[in-house]
Amino acid sequence: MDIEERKKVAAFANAISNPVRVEILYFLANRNQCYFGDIKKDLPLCKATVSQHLKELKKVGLIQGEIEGPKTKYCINAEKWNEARQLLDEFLSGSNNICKCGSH
Amino acid sequence: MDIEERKKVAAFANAISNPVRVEILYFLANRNQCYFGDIKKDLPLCKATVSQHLKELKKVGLIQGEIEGPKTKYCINAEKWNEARQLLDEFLSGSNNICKCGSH
DNA sequence: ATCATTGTTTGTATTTTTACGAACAGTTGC
DNA sequence: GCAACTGTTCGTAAAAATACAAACAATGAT
Repeated sequence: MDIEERKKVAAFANAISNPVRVEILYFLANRNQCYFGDIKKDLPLCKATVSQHLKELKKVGLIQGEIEGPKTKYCINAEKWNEARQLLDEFLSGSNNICKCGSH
Repeated sequence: MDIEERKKVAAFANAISNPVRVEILYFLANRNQCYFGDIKKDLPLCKATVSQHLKELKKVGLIQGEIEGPKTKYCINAEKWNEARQLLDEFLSGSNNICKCGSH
């Protein structure tokens, strides 16, 4: 795994590093489509903050949004989602080392 | 996956969310033991900053350190490492949804 | 056209993260 | 003891992340 891939690992992990965003992703992963309002209802935060988190998830590509009438429909971007899964798995598969330190 | 596990997902992801920490983990994952000085040599940062990152990785349990003479030996904590791997994989396995949004 | 509904964007305050130098602490060798 | 080496901790500055209210924009209904 080269340096560029490792940077992607950090970027994907960064998207998942916030409990709110984990909740959003979990929510989206368990329905195949939903509106902003549904996501917002699930969270104890104001709409601006929710929108901000969604924007960040969109930025790394893990989700995508589509304007539908007056509402916005969000869902997981399967392609990026799988890329993240594969990258993180590859990264975390990288250690078959037996630890030589004490304090177990 | 319950809320507590999802919080752990966020916590592990948070440890991996920084490029420097990814480099440290990658470095450690590819040797089975090494000293603070070796890690520091690999990074363009002052020792205080490196120490800080190591402290954070130790806090979530992904690595462990052991004082050995005047040096400190660090290595991956295999148990936590595997827990992180399993949790993240489970989380990212959670979406078999076909996206219903456009803009592909 | 006007109004209510749905989200986004902007401005801002607070907190957290990241990085550094300096001070400190422990170990080894003289 | 004292000096050299290895890391950690402390204090602090700068940047980024998080959250909110208010303003804004777009659509749909009346």
